[in-house]
Amino acid sequence: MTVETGSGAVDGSPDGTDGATDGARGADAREPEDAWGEVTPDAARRLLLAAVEAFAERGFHATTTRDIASRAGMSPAALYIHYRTKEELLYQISRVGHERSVRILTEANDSATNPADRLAAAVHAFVRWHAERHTTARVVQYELNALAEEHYTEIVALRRRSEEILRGILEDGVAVGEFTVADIRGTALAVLSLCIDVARWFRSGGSRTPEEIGTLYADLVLRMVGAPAGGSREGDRPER
Amino acid sequence: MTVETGSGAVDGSPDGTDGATDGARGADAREPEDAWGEVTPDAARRLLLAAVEAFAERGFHATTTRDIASRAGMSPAALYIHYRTKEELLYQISRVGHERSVRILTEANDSATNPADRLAAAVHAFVRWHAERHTTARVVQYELNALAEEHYTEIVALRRRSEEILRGILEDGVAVGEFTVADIRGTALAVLSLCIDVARWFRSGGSRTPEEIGTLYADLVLRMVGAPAGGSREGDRPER
DNA sequence: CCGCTCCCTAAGCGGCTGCTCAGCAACCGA
DNA sequence: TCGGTTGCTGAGCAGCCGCTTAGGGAGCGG
Repeated sequence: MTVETGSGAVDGSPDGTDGATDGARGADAREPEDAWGEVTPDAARRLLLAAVEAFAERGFHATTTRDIASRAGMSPAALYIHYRTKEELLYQISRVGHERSVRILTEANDSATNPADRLAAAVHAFVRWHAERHTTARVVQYELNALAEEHYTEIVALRRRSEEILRGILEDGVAVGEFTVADIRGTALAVLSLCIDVARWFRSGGSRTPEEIGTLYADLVLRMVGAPAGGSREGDRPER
Repeated sequence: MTVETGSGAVDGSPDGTDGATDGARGADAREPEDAWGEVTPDAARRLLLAAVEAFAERGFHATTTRDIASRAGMSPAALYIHYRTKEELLYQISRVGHERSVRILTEANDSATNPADRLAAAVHAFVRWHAERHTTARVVQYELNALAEEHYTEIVALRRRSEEILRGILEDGVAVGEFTVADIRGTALAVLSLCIDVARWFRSGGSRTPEEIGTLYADLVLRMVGAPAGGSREGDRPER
C-alpha cells in the first residue's frame, strides 16, 4: 500500500510520480468522494474508500472488517493484504485528512497579506472542504479517539498545527488593528470548532451548497473577530 | 426504572418537585456528574452514570455491557433488570439530556424581553451546560445515531425544538433592528453548532472555567448576529 | 413459620468479531 | 517451460459480544 502525501511518508515507498494519473489535483470532473487518487494499488484505494463510507455511517467500532471488504467487492481476508489492521485504515484516513486540512489552511494563509482576507480565505476553504468532503471529514474529525496511542499523538500534533495557523492570523489582525479580540486563544479555538462541526451536520441534499456555507461562515467569523465590515474583502467596498 | 423529567414523561411517574434537591442549579458542592438524582432505584442510577462515563470515553459501540456493569459494581446480568437493552441506556441518557437542553434554552429565552439579552442568556447557559456536563453532553450530542430508529426520531424532534427557539430569537432581533443577519436559518444553525461542539473539545483540567467560556461565547455570538456592542447586556456600558 | 417479591449473581448460549493461513490463479522475466 | 511474486479467496480460530436463564438470599406481611 502506498500513499503520497507530499510530506511524512510512513512506509518506505519511493516518492514516485504515480499520482500523475489524476493530474494537478484533478479538480475537473470531480467524483463525489475521490481525493484518494494517490493511493496506489487500486484495491487498497477501494478499501480506503469503503472504510471512509462505513466509518462515517456507523463509526469505527461499529464497522466490521467484513463490511469494509464487501463494500470494496472483496473477501474479508483481502483487507489484510493491504492493511495490517482495521485501525491502520483509520490511521491512513485520519493522517491524509489532517494533512490536507493543514495544507488548506496554510495555502489560504499565504494567499493574501492583510489578516482579514487571510482569515476569510482560511475559513471559506476550510468550511468548504468540510462540507464538500463531509463523509471523509466526519471520520477525520470525530473518530480520532479510536486511534492507537502513537497514531493519536501524531495526529494531535497536526491538529495543533491548524490551531497555530488560525491563532497566528488572529494575532496579526489584532496587532495591525484589523481585529478586536480580547481572548485570542479562546476565539481561535471557537472558530476552528465552528468550522469543524460543519462535517457533523452537513447533508448533501440540503438547501445550501458547500460554497454558500463557506461564504456564510467566512462572514460570521469576520464578525466574531470584530473585523470592520463583513464583506470588505472581495472588491473594496467599505461597507456591506 | 423511573425517571422524572419535568416534561414528556415516558413512563408513568408524577411530575414531582424532586428537582428541588439540587436547588437553584445546585452550584453549591456540585458532584462531577450527578444531575441524575431523579432516577429512582439506586442501582439503576449507578448504571446510568457508569454508562454515561463509558459512552463518553469510548463511544456507544465500543462500550460493553460488562464494562458498564463493572463500573457500577455489579454483575453483567444486573444491567438487564433495570434496562431491557444497552440501547435503552443510551436512549434514557439522550432523552433526559435533550430535555434539559430544551429547558435551558426555554428558560433563557423567557429571562428577558429584548432579543440581545435573550440570545446572550441562551448561549451563556447552553454553553455552560455543555462545558460543565461535558461528559454527559458528549454522549447526548455525539452518540445520537446509535439510537434505534424510533428513539432517534423522537430525539430529533427535541433537537428541532432547540433550533426553533434559537431561530425565534434571531428573527425577533432582526425584526426590532437589534441584529443584522442575512441568513437567519443558517446563522441559527451555526450558533447552535458552535455551542454544541464545546462538549467535544472541553476538558475539565483546562485553563478556562465553564462560566468563562459561556461569557466568551455569548460575546462571540452577539458579534455574529451584528448586535451593536459585545458587552452591552450586563450593566449598561456601551463599549468593551 | 410460610410464601412472596425484589435484586442480584453464576453460568452460559448463539453469534459475531478481528484476524490468520493454506492454497490458487494470473502474471512476470528468463 | 519454469520458478517466483502478487493479489486474492475459503475456511476457520480464539475470543468477546449482547443477552438469557436458573437460582439464591435478604426482606417482609401474615
